[in-house]
Amino acid sequence: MFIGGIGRPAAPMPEGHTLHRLAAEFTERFRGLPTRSSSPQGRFVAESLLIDGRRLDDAEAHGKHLFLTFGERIVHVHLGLAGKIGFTDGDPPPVIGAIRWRLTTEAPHSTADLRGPAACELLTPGEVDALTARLGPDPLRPDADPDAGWRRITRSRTPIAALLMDQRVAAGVGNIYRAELLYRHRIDPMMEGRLLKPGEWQAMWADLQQLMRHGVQTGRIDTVRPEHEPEAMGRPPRVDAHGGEVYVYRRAGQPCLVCRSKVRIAELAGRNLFWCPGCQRRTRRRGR
DNA sequence: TGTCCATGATCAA
DNA sequence: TGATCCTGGACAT
Repeated sequence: MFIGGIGRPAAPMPEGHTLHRLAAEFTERFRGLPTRSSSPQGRFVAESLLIDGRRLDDAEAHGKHLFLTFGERIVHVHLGLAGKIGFTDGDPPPVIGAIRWRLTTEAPHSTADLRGPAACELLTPGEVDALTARLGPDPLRPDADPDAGWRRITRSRTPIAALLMDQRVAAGVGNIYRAELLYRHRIDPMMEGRLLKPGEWQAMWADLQQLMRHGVQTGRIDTVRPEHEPEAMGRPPRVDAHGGEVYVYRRAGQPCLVCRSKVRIAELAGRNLFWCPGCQRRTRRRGR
């Protein structure tokens, strides 16, 4: 256990804010510089060779997808559940473990090592357009149109908790943000999407933007309001690898910070869902 | 040393 | 809905 920020940084949390942070770091380290590209693991070799020696023109994120542009060739990365990207200054570190793709600048060296991604592939600009067209609005992007998400929510009988995990509704939202967002807005996760009011979605969207921007700045998902922070409540800070201060995510069985009800957990569409039955009462699905 | 689980998503049925 | 993929950390044995 690392305490007080000593030791390795917390593991990346691949919700949307993580990818935006990574895009910024690629930009800072590599943009405009000639790079060397390799695939030590051997699963991206041919594609990697086409990149080798080129300059990085642009790095950007859309939802949980990362796009690195080298002229007309674009590397698309999706970290999935297990993917990680580690950056190193100085000499490239020895290759240990399964590195799918390594990108390095000339001296002074800067290296990015990608492991365990769900996707690492070379796309054309047209293919990138097709991919992003399938994504909903990303709260971290200035071009995002929350109405596109709303149109899917308002006509759906699917539980709002499941809709929030749908990348066509809000690209970049993952299991932590969805649980915390529903908590902050006191919404029963099983409420049908069509029962959400327009004003509620507006408020949730604005909140998501704020929470995720904080995530980009800090690399953490912190969702508790000032009055519920550890210092304000006189409680110990959260010290697990996930790092952030949250209301319900992975707090099953513990008392709600606000009403003391036991935080609940259930499986929904194959993912763990956390919520407070005391605070989140708006509005249970009819017939239950 | 082995098993399970995770901040994700796709595919087949 | 269930199986599957990826890696690594936590935990059990």
